[in-house]
Amino acid sequence: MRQAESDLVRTLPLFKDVNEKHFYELISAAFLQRFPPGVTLIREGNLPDFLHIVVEGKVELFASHDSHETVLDILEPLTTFIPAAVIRDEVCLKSARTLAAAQILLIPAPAVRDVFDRDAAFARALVNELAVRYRCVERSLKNEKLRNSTERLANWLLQEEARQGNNRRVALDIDKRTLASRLGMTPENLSRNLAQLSKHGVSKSGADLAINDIDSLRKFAKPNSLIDQ
Amino acid sequence: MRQAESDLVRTLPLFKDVNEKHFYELISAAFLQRFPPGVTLIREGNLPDFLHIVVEGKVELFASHDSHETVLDILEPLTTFIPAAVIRDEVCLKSARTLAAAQILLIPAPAVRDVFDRDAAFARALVNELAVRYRCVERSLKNEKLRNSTERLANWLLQEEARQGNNRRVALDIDKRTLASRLGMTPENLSRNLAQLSKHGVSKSGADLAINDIDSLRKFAKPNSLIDQ
DNA sequence: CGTGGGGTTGATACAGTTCAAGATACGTGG
DNA sequence: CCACGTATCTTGAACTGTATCAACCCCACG
Repeated sequence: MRQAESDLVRTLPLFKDVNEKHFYELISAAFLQRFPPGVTLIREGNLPDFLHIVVEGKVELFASHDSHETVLDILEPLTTFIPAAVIRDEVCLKSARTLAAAQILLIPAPAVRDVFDRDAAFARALVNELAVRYRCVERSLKNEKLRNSTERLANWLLQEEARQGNNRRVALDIDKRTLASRLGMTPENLSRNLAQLSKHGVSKSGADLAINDIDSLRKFAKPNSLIDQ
Repeated sequence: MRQAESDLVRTLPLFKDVNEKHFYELISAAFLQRFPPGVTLIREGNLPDFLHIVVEGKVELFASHDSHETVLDILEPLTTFIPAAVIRDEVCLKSARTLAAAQILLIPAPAVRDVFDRDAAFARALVNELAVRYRCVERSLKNEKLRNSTERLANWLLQEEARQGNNRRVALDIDKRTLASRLGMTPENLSRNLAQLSKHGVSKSGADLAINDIDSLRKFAKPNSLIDQ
């Protein structure tokens, strides 16, 4: 890894307070690597070789069962993934693949466990990371169990609108089949649900969506800070 | 807390390797308390006052939204709950109530964060705990998204059968409305799904269930080590 | 012996999936 | 720059899964 890259990595929350020697130990064994879209990084059922961090691009977490596949989450920078499997050295429960071209930091799992045991600051940062990710999955489970598919879509729109700058527009930067799966519905249903939401002030304007009446959409979506965000 | 109790707590995985001074610090502020069934221990949206550990009995984790309620998990001894909220000092994302009479160890959140910062063994144990819980929620999410309600019930039966001693019987020790919600279905649907499973060798024998043809049930349920267990 | 809560059953309605066909967009090569 | 072929998305119709509402049953308990 080059100096500029290593300096960038040093600023990540996970490494900020780690002591110099331990940081070097982690980073000297690590790779910062670019991947084209569609590359499988992790396969569920395998033991994890690396702790992964999305530095750039998009990564999709997904899982398969009985010839069905579902998207569990879509990660953006700077998210850590499969921390639990790495720490416990147990098989990954989900697969990961790049959605867009991505840059991923790969830290060998043994180095992570090793430094984790000796560096309290790293341990704390990792716990924090783990806790954040844990709460994300909890929210997803609640989203699935407490809302129907149209409500999930409506709330996703509200979150995306905020994330993309509160300008009442949402660019669809992932393809619709992926989004549909992430939201727990079929692509056909996503189409129909979007059509449904025109009743609540959502319209298609070319490649992206416009929210013309955000109050109406909010009233329908019933956003909840204990599920969304 | 009495000496006998404190000795019991000392044997919990979370405290096993904590140094004596820190253990005392945690335990001297803690309560080991008995609760009757139906007592709400935690309300979602509140900041956590204590890290909880089920020492005896059953605790139900649930969440509400838009006048609907869903059971997220049912905890048995010796499970830690709301570790993520305690560590991050953020609002709880789920509520908890006793299902059966229960004994709960309550450790004040500030003490947990405090010792966590100074005791590496405790930090490691807590991370481990967090990682275990994290993986449970991941499994639940996959279960919800990749299976229909009859399959969820079938797999729950297989797991319970194993947990209750592999003797082809499953005692229903929680009421059916709670089980239904935990499995993501209505009580009516649980009834119908159970009836469905008679095709696969499941029968009711009084208060509990019998699995007469476990191979048939397995064939239908398609258990998956990356979802169940 | 009634009363009530939990459980079951039936009828119906709604949500969501599936399959098939059509529309639209997009990149490629002529 | 257009024509074509392929991807992706949309629409429609039929079907399956699940929820809802209402009636009924059953047993425990006063």
